[in-house]
Amino acid sequence: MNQREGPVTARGQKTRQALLDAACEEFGSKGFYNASISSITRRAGVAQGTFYLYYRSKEEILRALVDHMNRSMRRAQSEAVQNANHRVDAEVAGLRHFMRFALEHRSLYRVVMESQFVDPEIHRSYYQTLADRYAEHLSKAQQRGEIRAGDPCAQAWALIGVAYFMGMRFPVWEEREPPEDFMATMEDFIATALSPAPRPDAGERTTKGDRQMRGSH
Amino acid sequence: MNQREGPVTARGQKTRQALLDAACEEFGSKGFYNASISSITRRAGVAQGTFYLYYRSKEEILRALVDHMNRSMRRAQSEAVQNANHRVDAEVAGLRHFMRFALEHRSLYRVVMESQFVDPEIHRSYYQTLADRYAEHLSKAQQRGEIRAGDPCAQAWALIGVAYFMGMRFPVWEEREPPEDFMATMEDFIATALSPAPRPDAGERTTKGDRQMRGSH
Amino acid sequence: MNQREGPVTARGQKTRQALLDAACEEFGSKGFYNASISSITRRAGVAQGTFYLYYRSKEEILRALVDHMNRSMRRAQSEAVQNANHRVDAEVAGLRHFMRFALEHRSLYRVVMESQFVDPEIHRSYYQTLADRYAEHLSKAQQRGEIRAGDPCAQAWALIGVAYFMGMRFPVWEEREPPEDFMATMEDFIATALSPAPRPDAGERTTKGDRQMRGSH
Amino acid sequence: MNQREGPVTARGQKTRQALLDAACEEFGSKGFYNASISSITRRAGVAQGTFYLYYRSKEEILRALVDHMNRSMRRAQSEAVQNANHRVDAEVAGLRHFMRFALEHRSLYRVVMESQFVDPEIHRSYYQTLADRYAEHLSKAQQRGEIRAGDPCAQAWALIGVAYFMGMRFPVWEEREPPEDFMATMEDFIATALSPAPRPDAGERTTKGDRQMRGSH
DNA sequence: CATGAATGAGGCTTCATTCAT
DNA sequence: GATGAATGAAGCCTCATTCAT
Repeated sequence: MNQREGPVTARGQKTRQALLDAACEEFGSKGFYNASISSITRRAGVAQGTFYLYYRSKEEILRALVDHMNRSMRRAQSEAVQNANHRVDAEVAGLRHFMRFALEHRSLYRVVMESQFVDPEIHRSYYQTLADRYAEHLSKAQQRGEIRAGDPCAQAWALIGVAYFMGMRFPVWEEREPPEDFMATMEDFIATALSPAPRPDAGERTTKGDRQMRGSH
Repeated sequence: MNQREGPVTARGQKTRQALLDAACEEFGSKGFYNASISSITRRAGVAQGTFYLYYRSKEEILRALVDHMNRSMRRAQSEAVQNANHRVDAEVAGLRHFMRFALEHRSLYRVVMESQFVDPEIHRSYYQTLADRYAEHLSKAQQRGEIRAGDPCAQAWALIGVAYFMGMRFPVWEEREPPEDFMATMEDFIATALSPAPRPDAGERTTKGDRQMRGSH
Repeated sequence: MNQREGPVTARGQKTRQALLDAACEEFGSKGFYNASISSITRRAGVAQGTFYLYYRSKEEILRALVDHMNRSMRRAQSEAVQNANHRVDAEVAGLRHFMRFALEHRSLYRVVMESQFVDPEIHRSYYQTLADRYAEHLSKAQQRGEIRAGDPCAQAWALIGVAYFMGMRFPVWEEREPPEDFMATMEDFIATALSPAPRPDAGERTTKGDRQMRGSH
Repeated sequence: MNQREGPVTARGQKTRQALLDAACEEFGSKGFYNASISSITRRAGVAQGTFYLYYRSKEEILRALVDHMNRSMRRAQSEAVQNANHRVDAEVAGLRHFMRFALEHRSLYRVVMESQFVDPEIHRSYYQTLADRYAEHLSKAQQRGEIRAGDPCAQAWALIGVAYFMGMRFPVWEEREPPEDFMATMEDFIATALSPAPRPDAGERTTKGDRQMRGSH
């Protein structure tokens, strides 16, 4: 993403990585705006000026972090899901796996969330990319009849929303994974939400009007 | 919430409100950290020092705003839902209504989201309160058999997560309500997720194992 | 001292006095620069604006306080000393009495000390007045042969210096009177310092040279 | 004294010293509270931010100044006194020397005096240290019979009080040394106060009671 | 490749003082 | 005679960034 080249030797790579890690800790614990470059370089064990050999600005290293999260998540999620033969299972497995990932990368996850208030564009693009990938999978799954009909983007968005909040509630706030029964309901929630409607000939209710009638008996 | 008393005359009340509105605009458009008190008071048409007659600090006015959102939302949502006779309908109506609310109070909504990175405790308590209220409704609805069994807290979190993301995607990012078909899928998503499982004698699949088997045929 | 007239009714007098007392407490406890008018008026139980009906500025009320100390001290000291028939006794009694006075009016005493760093002129004039009065007494006492020859101003200054430091050490720092044996040595110190030299025919040493000789035996 | 490390190169040392000197001038002329960091850095010829590389706050540089005075005084006084063979001579020489020192370091001396109203603890500890050292010398001198019996602390305190006031009157207020006859009386004052009582067999009065009797004849 | 001293803009906050009621 | 809301100047301090070594 138009990133400064900077030193490229092995030593240089190590410094760059040290800065990235340090920034992750620093942003994650203090928040972007309360973090300071001097504290980052202190954590990384380099001089202040060194920072600018590798990153053009405080915001650029944030972008690098979001980028990093993007790649990590993609890899991690695709691994987590590779054994699922059914999209619903994949989503369920994905949610559970995400909880572990978010816990392990709490700081990084927090940074991504905060990026919305620093560089909305990058945050937006992060989630858009994520949603698009989701949507594509969902779309194909719909064609296979594995999941319920409907706008795949909306479904993707909904799934991400659920995961987002879970990630905030447990890994970030409480620094632990959700309790098992909580998790079970969550999985049931999304599994149910995605599961295909019974065939129309079954005479089942599916509309709002239907439900309202029933409610007014 | 431990708020500075400050001036109490009618004139004072007006000034206090002007500051609150101005802060909402300012935080909403620039973000908390890029907002400045001087800009807030300029918007409000008062001198800088006047700010501190009403709010002890930049953070305190943020808290006042989140508090304000809390009360507004509560009132707005209960109105929106009062005609629903069924919990599922209430949630669906609530979601749709929230989209309108979030659009109209974009700035305020953004402020609440950002509060996580300023004063995590207040943000956390905001959503905890919300989730608790949700959970209570859901719990009762479960007893009435209106919605699916499961941990009501988990369900509440899931619903909030969905709404949260929708609110970010459309009102905040695109400054419009979601398109109708998007909205429809969303409603279907949560309605399905909440709807009670068919009675067991129907021989329907409800378990993960079941699904997996089916997926591997 | 060119003091603002302000309201002069009985009620007005009470308010003026309340402000003066409040300022004394406030300055005494926080120091002049850390004291605030708003805190003074709060202590006095009046509105902020009221302050300026009685005193033109923060510095003016300080001047009023130093003035007040001046009058109080003068009265108190002359009472304390009126029974002494010998100047040395008067000074000794005066020192002891001053310790009690300083303890009782700790705040006021501190304010006078601090005034040097607010309005050097008033502080200087306070001590000059004091020293002049002292010097006059000492001068007469010298003529009566009660005390040692020498520049009475220098003697006055020395005596004040001793009292000043004692007042700082015990009443202000430790909020108590000096212990008795400490006090006794102090009294012996000034009594000795002031007592007349033996008559010259006694052949006693009185000069530095003399002492040095003795030192170099 | 828990001082910020700050830059440590030769250049850094120079900057640190420049700031210290500038602060001394600034505090000395305007007083601590009317002094401003920006004025100090202007005097020192550096940018405002540079100040905080060396001193954590306005108060810390004050502490550094008092500390500096402490060391300077100690060195200067011990030099001034090293030729005295008799404690009384040492005190007399010390007083005279202090007048020169106070004149030359007027600003620094004023700063030390004002420190009482900024950070009472440091001021107190400054004078306590001074008094303790004095007291020790006096105590030994008493054992050698060079000076009068009595609580050495009280004597020390008295001597410091005298010097303190002299230092204020002439070097600080009038920016000159005391006139010679003034000085002479002063020296006589302390020399007399410290000189041992004549041996009892001489029949001289030494008690208060004695004096009182004599006064009432 | 790295250092670290220096910069200076900019923000929050306090508070003496004024003034309309 | 008193009120108290409003003012706005001024100061401390932080920190991203630059630059000479």
